[in-house]
Amino acid sequence: MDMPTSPGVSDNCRRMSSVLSLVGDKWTVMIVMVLVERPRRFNDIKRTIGGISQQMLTRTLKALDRDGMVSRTVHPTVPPQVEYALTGLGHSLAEPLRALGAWAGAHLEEIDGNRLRYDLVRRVAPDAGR
Amino acid sequence: MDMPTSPGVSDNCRRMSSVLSLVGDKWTVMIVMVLVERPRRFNDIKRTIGGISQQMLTRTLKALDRDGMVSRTVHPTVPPQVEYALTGLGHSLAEPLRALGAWAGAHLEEIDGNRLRYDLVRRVAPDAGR
DNA sequence: CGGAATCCCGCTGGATACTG
DNA sequence: CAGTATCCAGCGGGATTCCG
Repeated sequence: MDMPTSPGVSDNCRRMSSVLSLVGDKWTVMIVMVLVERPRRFNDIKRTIGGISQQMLTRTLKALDRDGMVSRTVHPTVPPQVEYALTGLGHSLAEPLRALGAWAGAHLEEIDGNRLRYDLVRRVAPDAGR
Repeated sequence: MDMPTSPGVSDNCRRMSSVLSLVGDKWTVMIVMVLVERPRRFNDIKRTIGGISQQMLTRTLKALDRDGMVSRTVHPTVPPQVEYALTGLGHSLAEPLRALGAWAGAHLEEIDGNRLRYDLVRRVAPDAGR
């Protein structure tokens, strides 16, 4: 039986697990969002993100380079300068990422309220006798 | 046309970190993608995802319930039946998530190729005589 | 069947120090 | 400035067991 509109739940699962190994990493997403504007140098990225250790920055950038998401350009100057830029692939990822960010901005407050309410209800107990 | 002042770099970062605490969890995304089709019961979800421990399923579902992303309906039958369904909020998240999944489907092979190429270059590079 | 509690291992990822 | 190497704490998350 052909499923035109619902092409397989478990199929989507596999696909999602793949993409999650990418975007599941918070630093990956951060870096992509930072570089989507313009290319930046190592410490520039580090400062902009603020809160990332240089080890994680190195690791993540290397992974992104490996995936072909960012390009790494070394300028053989006296103090070595390395510039990172999003590739076309990287930019293409930035789009759905931005959609996710937009969703977050639109619903984070609502979620926060939900959590508060949920916690209140559970704290004060279901209150059987009222 | 984007915002002229582009104030959103570090601003986006904060937003992203928020959303990442949600979707950064692979199981959260999985469950949402599974429930986007139709409501399901506990073990139904577990079987469909396949590979999730019941502990993580319980945890994640509770978190999603707390966030107001899924509704939890207990049917007081003899063997207790609990049905989980996406709320409107949950469905709204599913959309950007699906966009991400679509991106993955479109680019995963490309990424895989990039990785292979990258690894080849790095492997053989240092010293081929060994 | 749905869920809670316990145990425990492995990886993530931060801090630090060293190199080119 | 850019990058590597080491150490190590935290917790994510799996397996198992028990309860309603």
